[in-house]
Amino acid sequence: MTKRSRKTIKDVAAAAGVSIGTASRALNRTGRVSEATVIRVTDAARKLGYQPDAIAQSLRLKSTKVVGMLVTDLSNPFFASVIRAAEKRLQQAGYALLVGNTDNEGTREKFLIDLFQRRRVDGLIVGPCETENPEMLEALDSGDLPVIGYDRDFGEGQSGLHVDHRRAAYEATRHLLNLGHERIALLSSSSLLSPGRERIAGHAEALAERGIALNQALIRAHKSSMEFVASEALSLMSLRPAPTAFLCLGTRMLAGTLQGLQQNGLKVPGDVSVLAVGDTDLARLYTPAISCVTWDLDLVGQMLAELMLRRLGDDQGEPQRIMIPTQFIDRQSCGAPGQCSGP
Amino acid sequence: MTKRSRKTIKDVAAAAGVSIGTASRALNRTGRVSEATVIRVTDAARKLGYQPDAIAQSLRLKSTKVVGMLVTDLSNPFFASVIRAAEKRLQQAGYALLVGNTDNEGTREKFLIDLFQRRRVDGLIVGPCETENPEMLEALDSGDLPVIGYDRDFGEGQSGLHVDHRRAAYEATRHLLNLGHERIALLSSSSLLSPGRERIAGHAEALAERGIALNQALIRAHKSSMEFVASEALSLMSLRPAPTAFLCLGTRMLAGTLQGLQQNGLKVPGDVSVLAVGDTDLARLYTPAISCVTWDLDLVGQMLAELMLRRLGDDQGEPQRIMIPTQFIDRQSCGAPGQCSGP
DNA sequence: ATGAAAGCGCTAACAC
DNA sequence: GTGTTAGCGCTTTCAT
Repeated sequence: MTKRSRKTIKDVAAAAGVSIGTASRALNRTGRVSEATVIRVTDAARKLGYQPDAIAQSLRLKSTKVVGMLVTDLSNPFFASVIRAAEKRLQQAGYALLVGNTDNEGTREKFLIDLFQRRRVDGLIVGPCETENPEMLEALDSGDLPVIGYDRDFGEGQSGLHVDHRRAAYEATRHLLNLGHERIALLSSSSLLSPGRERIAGHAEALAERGIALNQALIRAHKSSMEFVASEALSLMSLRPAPTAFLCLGTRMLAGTLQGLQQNGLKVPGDVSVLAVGDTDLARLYTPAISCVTWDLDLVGQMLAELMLRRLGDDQGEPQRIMIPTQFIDRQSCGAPGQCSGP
Repeated sequence: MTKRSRKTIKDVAAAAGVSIGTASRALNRTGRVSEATVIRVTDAARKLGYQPDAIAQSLRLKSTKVVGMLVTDLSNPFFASVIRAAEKRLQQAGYALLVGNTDNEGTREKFLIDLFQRRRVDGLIVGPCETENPEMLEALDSGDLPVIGYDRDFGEGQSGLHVDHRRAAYEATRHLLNLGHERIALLSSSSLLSPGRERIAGHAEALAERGIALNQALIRAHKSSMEFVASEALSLMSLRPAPTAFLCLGTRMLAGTLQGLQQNGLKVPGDVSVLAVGDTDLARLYTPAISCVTWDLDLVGQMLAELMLRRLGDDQGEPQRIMIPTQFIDRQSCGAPGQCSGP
């Protein structure tokens, strides 16, 4: 197979015996071209294996048909599924999705936004990041590209999609309260982020309805590894009186908690009830299966894409905000508070 | 904030009082420019918030600094981690990673390869896909872009990285044999793919060493949902004599198997031993913890990127192939075969 | 050391 | 209907 160089529209035009202008119009079916030449040109294109150069098109049309997306960690299944769904929807509309990991670092976030802007993405979907960078916001409105916030707010001018984390935590807490729990330990990702903040608010709200004050000693909100969460869980269990239930706000939190509990021979739900926000294989298949509040990750990705496409459309739709509802799934990890706890 | 349009190198040149050629040379520190003008130009650039247009650069330089990657499903944690690591390494070298999901469909794979070629990616990392598409291979060598196969072979001309699935399955099987198991059920993703094929080969090899023939009745190799795997597992357990151990080649397989077993009240490892290829949270935290063969996903991503960068470098390195080793992790899910099995 | 100009591949405005 | 041409923003000869 001869290593033929890539064919350009010029080659196609030559092969079809027309000018490049006509070739372009024929290929794109724009402007007036005779049906005969359309056929001749498309034929030639096919025969040559011509593929239009998206880069040249982008330069000319001032649109790359690429949207960027920033998440803390693409390998977090919660983001991965959302990305997947968003990519799918965007692709249907002819857009590609370029993903970047911020690693929860403001500097990386700023770096990526600059990078994506240099690459002239048509829009940006931006997820939460623990360490906000003021320069980032600046970088963002220096370009006039559409931004969709995902569990994050960029002001009135931009669209946003939010999972109803407040309600998720509220319902989870109510469930535990109804079972009779009053000392509920809370493990959350950083309270600085929107999701963390909202969750704690929802938790507090449910507590308040029963006249129970938020006990700071029972709350641990850090960005944290699984191992760290495990030791946090144990430290919480060594309080006296010990908590009778764990509310794990995030999938990492659940894994860590279970590990810690297991390590100390504590039984779920016998010794302590466990409730998670966010569903995973682990929650589903653990023994006992873990009750949780969950939401539709595919829907999130899809709507994120939808929101973006709406902003990208000719109609120049107004910025919108969407709230994604959550569902409670009752499984076997919660019971009434036991009388004795501790090893 | 006035919606100033994006600054071009022309603006910078004007502001610095030089020609655009000089501005370009100053910015890129290429060719001869006086130190004074370099300063003047970079100053102007900074003041204007100038960001070079990567699209225009790509068109001119014939390199997009983007590499594409094709996987069946980015939300599969096995791919997600690899992607993450690859992206990180590539970014260090100034490349972006554009990911596409093939959904295990040959037509989608072909579509994406075309798409990526149109976008003029500098290279392509291509993972396994169940339904190969002959057109795809054609599309691939019509362009002369570097391809790195990931658990997949593209012939002598291209680099490749392979996880040692054969050895993984071999070791897992040996472990079970040493425990005394002779009837080992095998659940694998499609045997058409390289990983599936290799795994079954490794399994057979270990069996052969003990003079045990491969029993086709004990092998189930389909692309399959978790629910389907669960029923497969149960159907295997209803064989007489029933298998005494399950070898789950793939993370989906493990989840499905555990679900099926659980559903029928079968205990691990009391009633049946379980061994997985591929480590997950589920394997780690399940009770009992699941023994498995695993490998370093970060390393895979890193080496994939490395292989690509080597091909992309000026030195035009020769195509290389790399084998990633696997490790056996013994946990609590395997025991000697029990005497009685079945409900 | 710097400016002028060509050209990457494409589309769109303008002639005919 | 079709050909010609300008120009997207940049880098890189080639003069000077």
